[in-house]
Amino acid sequence: MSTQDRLIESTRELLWERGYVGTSPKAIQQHAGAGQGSMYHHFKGKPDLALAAIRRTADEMRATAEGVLSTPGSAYARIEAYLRRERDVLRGCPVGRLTMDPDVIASEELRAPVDETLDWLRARLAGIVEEGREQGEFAPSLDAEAIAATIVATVQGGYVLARASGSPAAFDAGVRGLLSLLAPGSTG
Amino acid sequence: MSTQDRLIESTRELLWERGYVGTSPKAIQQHAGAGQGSMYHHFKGKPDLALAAIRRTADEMRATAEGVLSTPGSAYARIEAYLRRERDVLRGCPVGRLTMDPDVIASEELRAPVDETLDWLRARLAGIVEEGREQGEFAPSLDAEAIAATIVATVQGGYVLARASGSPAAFDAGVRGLLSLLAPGSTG
DNA sequence: GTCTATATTGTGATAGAC
DNA sequence: GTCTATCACAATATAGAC
Repeated sequence: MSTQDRLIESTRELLWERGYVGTSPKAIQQHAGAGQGSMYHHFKGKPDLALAAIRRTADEMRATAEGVLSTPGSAYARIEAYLRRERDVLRGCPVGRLTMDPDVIASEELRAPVDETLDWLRARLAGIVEEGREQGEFAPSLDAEAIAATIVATVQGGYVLARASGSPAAFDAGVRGLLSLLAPGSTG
Repeated sequence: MSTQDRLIESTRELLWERGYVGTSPKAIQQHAGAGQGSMYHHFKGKPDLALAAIRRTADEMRATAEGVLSTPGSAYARIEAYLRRERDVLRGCPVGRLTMDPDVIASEELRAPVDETLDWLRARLAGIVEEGREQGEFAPSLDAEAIAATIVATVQGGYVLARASGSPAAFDAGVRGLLSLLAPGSTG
């Protein structure tokens, strides 16, 4: 792995762990085993390096989600697979956590990949929900876009509950509750 | 308002805006119009002051939620009132956002009020859901604890989606989706 | 209780040698 | 491409005068 790559990977790790504000160039360099000079040779500065790291993390998250959502099966089954997929719950979402970073939100450039990824996920889920609705799997009255937002929010909020309590249990409970409400033939 | 109080209130504002890692003692002092000496006279340091601020914010959040949840009406109506209550959506949840702060999560003392508040909220909502279930408002098969976790997660995750997109629309969509799934007599 | 002075370490970056 | 030196400023305090 090139020094440039190690810098990006180290930044991804630290952004996930400590966020943008809590991650210093020095910490990145030490984690990557690179000197100041290397970092500033390959990147204009902290925001530039962070942008490369965020883009890579966002791409990876999208690919992972697509991998689960594009499996064969009913709409409900695919949504369940997405919700129950293995996760490092206590670490939280490497993309979603950036929304709590004031400097990321203040920067159009840094916020863009975060916004685009979550927006893509919502749209992808909305399509699946809509498919399920058309197939008679869900009630005809159901609003696919709204349900998709609920699904993504339950996951993102599940991380919050899990991290607050120091246990993945609350995340799992939130997912279980949502699935019980979505279950075909369920009355709540 | 005493200097001590101004320090706490300033810390609350800054913790909400920038988180623990992003908030410096100097910024707090300037916001409060107090000198270094005052701050270190009233508080042992940044963690001590942050603890006072977090406790106050947590207490306030609990009181606000209880105010909405203790109104008369059906279980569904109270849950809807909670979900639709006026919020400064783009600012996010002043308690929930702290779960993304590495230094808060790393400290038993600082995490405790966050955990207790979200845990109280889940339990309070679970009680209301259970009431609704017993009254025949919801399906008998419904798991009150799980649904409560879903409700809190939808709110916390709604903030994430809203901040990512720079608009409250996604928060509102998530809430709408959840309410449509919970609606008495709904089939989804 | 509040103020100013001082100290140590970290942050984020530039300059220029190798 | 990588390294070390250097820099101005911020973070987080302590000390002691007032």
